[in-house]
Amino acid sequence: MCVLELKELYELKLQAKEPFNLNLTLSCYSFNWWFNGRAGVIPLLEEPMTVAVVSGSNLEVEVKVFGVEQVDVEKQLRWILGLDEDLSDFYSKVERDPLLREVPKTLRGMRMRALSPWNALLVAICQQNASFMQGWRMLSRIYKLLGAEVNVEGLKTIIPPGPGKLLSDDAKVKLREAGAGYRAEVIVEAAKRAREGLLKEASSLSPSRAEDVLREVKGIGSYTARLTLVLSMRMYELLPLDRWLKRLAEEVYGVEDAEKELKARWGRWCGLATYFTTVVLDAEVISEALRRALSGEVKPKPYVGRPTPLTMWMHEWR
DNA sequence: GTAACGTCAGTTCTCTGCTA
DNA sequence: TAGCAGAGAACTGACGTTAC
Repeated sequence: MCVLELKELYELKLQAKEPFNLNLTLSCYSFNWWFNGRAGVIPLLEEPMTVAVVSGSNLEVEVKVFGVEQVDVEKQLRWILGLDEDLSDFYSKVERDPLLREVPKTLRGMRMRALSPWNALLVAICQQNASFMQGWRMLSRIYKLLGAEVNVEGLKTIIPPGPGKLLSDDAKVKLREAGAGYRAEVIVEAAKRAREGLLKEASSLSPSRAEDVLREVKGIGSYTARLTLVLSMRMYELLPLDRWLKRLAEEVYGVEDAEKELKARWGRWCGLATYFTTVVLDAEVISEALRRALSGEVKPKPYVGRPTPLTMWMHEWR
């Protein structure tokens, strides 16, 4: 893989709506080529390649833009980092929740870092039929095999492959090599549809219609569609309910209908609440997640060799 | 070291039961 | 009888554990 050098274009500073925690926002679900403990790399555009390096304090976010100038960098970054998001209603909804009560305390100010729609779809497909570890290992291999390696300020990073790259002749072979298995077909089909404007179309629709549009792709069901829309478009009212969350909700809340219960509890914050549930329980396998949730251990743990959503960046992905 | 097996989890397909 | 919705089985691939 050849390494691209990107030229610095300009700097800017951004203010966030308080409370805001930059470190937590950048570290969550970040590989070590996106966050190094001090600064985060945020891909803004695949073609022409444009990247932002983000650092600073919780009061002021310092940004350096690299690559090719484009309009609306500030608007895009504010969206990606959720700088204007007001989570006060979410915090009051979950402050007594047995699963999420730690979020307004331990994770106060942390926002969900939004992904590009295509990258979110790629993430969601890799999470199908896979444990947390399996899904993220698969994704890291796909990035390494098909992404673009880039140097910014001496920081080596990987820009995720766009749909075009997934339609190249050798893409399916590399996806199989990355351990994607049957998902390779789904990813290629999704890339085709993305090139035809599927994701742009979804972004202009209501959440339920957007979900229907994504589900037209063979291999994409409600979980994958909803997760994509939550991660990229902040359609938080959607609930990406997988077996893990279903089982957890049934046991912790003592109910038979997890979806009904979660919608009643979390309301318009279902998608964000799902994201934070994986964070507070360190995306443990269901048996351990259940044990922890039922014994009240709902605070994320430090890194002890096994990567978690908050410590993925400390892990060496192979 | 390797094969066999169980587990995990989302999608797809098939079957069953209900309604008009 | 046809159409629909929901439930459940089958399928998929990776990974961990166990037995040999």
